[in-house]
Amino acid sequence: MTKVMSFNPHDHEVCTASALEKADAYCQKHALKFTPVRRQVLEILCSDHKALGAYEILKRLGPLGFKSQPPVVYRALEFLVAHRFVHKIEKLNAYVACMHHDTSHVPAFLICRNCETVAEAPNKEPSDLVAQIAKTNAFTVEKTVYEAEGLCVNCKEDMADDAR
Amino acid sequence: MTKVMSFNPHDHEVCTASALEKADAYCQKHALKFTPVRRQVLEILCSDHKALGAYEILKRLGPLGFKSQPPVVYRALEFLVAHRFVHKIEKLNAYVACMHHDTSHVPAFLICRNCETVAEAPNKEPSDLVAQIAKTNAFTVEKTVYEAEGLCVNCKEDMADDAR
DNA sequence: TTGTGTTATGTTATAATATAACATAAATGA
DNA sequence: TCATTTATGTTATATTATAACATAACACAA
Repeated sequence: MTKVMSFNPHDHEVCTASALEKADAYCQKHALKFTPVRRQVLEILCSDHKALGAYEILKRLGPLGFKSQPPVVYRALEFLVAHRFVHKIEKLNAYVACMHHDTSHVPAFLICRNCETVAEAPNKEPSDLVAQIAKTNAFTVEKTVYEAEGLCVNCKEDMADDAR
Repeated sequence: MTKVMSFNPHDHEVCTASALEKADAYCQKHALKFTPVRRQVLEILCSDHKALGAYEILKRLGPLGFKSQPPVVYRALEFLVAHRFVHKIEKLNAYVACMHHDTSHVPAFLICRNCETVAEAPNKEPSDLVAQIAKTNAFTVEKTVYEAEGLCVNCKEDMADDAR
């Protein structure tokens, strides 16, 4: 079973560069316009494995010379979510860069309530149980939200240290 | 595999009465105060298997003689959610009455995007895959959100009819 | 290369969801 | 009875998201 990047030390520059590169390539291939705002929003979201709210992103766009009215960021997010470069974390009303854009996947997230890091689980299948219940009830599943909130290793260790 | 009530015809009076009765009993047993507002909010949510927004609930409280400022309903919802009489549907920022209060369960929902009916799946276990990923990453899961959006049988049939 | 449709952005205003902060009242229990 | 806690009342405001309409850039056929 794979370890997720988010909770483990890794060269983050690489992981940002790769996400942007992949988005570039994908947009080229599918004749999508990866405009400056869209690119910049994705870059901001890539800057850390945290979920950012729309208004936080908006704040960061300003200094970079972008116009900062809400629709600007919501439109960019709409594009990025539609093409799966970004996922919305419903529980937080916030957004994270997708870590598995190349592979088809059922998005599922582990959210640390302490450090707010969000890890996207490399989840290929929907939950058996829910899939079966949907089938029994002739319910057609179109989208799923799977979010688990809790404590990541690092925060657990920090808390143990503090207790001493 | 069980069929969920929500998408199937059933005596809804019974299902409301039973939910209220169970809540009554549970509160008595655990020395919780099932005050008039709390009861009324639960009753409103029981009135149908749909998720209602806080402000929709607020609107319905008014005519019943309750003071209708947002904190009133948010506090009642906080109580009801804390004690699991009600679940929040994060995807919709809305609330539904719990259908399985007596049995311990991992809440999971099927949400019809057409008729907005929400069915709570009788789901006992968290998803194997996510549980395993959490374990591998030493992540402690405290809460989970599982929401599947799609089309229920009834709406699918209606659409097929319309197409004729 | 000009016109025409389409897609993206700019801008103002406002809708919808949620909470902070402080006051009063009701219930609980030494 | 008094002190403490828990619940409710009330005002104001924070946060998240979208409607609606204007302009610009782009794509591509005539």
